[in-house]
Amino acid sequence: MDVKVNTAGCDMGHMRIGELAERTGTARRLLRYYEEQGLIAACRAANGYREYDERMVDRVLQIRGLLDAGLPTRIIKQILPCLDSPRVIHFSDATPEMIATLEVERDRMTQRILCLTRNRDAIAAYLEEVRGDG
Amino acid sequence: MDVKVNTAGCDMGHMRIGELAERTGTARRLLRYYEEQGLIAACRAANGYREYDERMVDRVLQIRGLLDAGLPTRIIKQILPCLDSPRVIHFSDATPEMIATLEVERDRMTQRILCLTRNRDAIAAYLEEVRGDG
DNA sequence: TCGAACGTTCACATGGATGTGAAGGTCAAC
DNA sequence: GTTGACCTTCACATCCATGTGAACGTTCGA
Repeated sequence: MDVKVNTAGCDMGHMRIGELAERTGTARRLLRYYEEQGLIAACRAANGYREYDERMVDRVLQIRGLLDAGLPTRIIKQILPCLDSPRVIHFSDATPEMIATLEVERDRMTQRILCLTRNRDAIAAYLEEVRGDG
Repeated sequence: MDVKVNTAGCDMGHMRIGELAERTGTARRLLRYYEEQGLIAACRAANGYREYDERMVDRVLQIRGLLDAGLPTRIIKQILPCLDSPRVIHFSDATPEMIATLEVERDRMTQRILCLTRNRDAIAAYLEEVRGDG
């Protein structure tokens, strides 16, 4: 039985950090930083180079989205496992503290969405007015 | 004709920084910081104390919301004038660069809203699953 | 009139996400 | 076998929102 995939994303693709950086629009430096923070993992080739598989692209994009949404890495680290697909695997992670964290974060995100929406709509309305009779 | 309100929020209320801090849940230090960054203004009493009127409470809350939504102060500073009510006063500010900035920012906010919504929904879905058969 | 609670400015510290550069190893191509 | 593009680690720099504290003036009530 041959190994195909593991959480580090080894053994399948042979994407190195440069390609991942390019495909995600993320500086190499940051990919290493995310790894250091435990958000992503990479296994190493014989020469020490990091190797990633395809799935990492989406994962990095998701991380960037969450960072951009204002979540700190330590929170992202906590919630990422729950967002993985297939999701079924990860039920074991669902400790009560974890669930509490998720609920808090979900509500914070909802608040943020409301605030952002409100303000964006205000900006949009302003722009329409200006375009109208500016 | 007596002066009632100006952009600095003078002459009406006699709220000082401590009360504003308490009512907005914002550290005094930060209120001074926002002033330093040009997000809010205050006029001074004879003794040098900052004075604010009621409107500042909402304004500060709005600023905090935007900060929390991930906008940096320098952007907030640009978009705040457009969000003031009554809005009509501010048409003079509508330079082309300003409009461009606003359009960019509006679109960025829309992106953020989408990303946030997607991730929040994923979290919510996970929570539902866990609550269901965890 | 004294002290507590508030205000002021100045200035340095911190933490998180990044930028940047040095010093060096690996590898493919010419 | 040397060049150039890639990788490695290490480490210091930057930006921004905050924390914190010193040193000092003001207000107010006991």
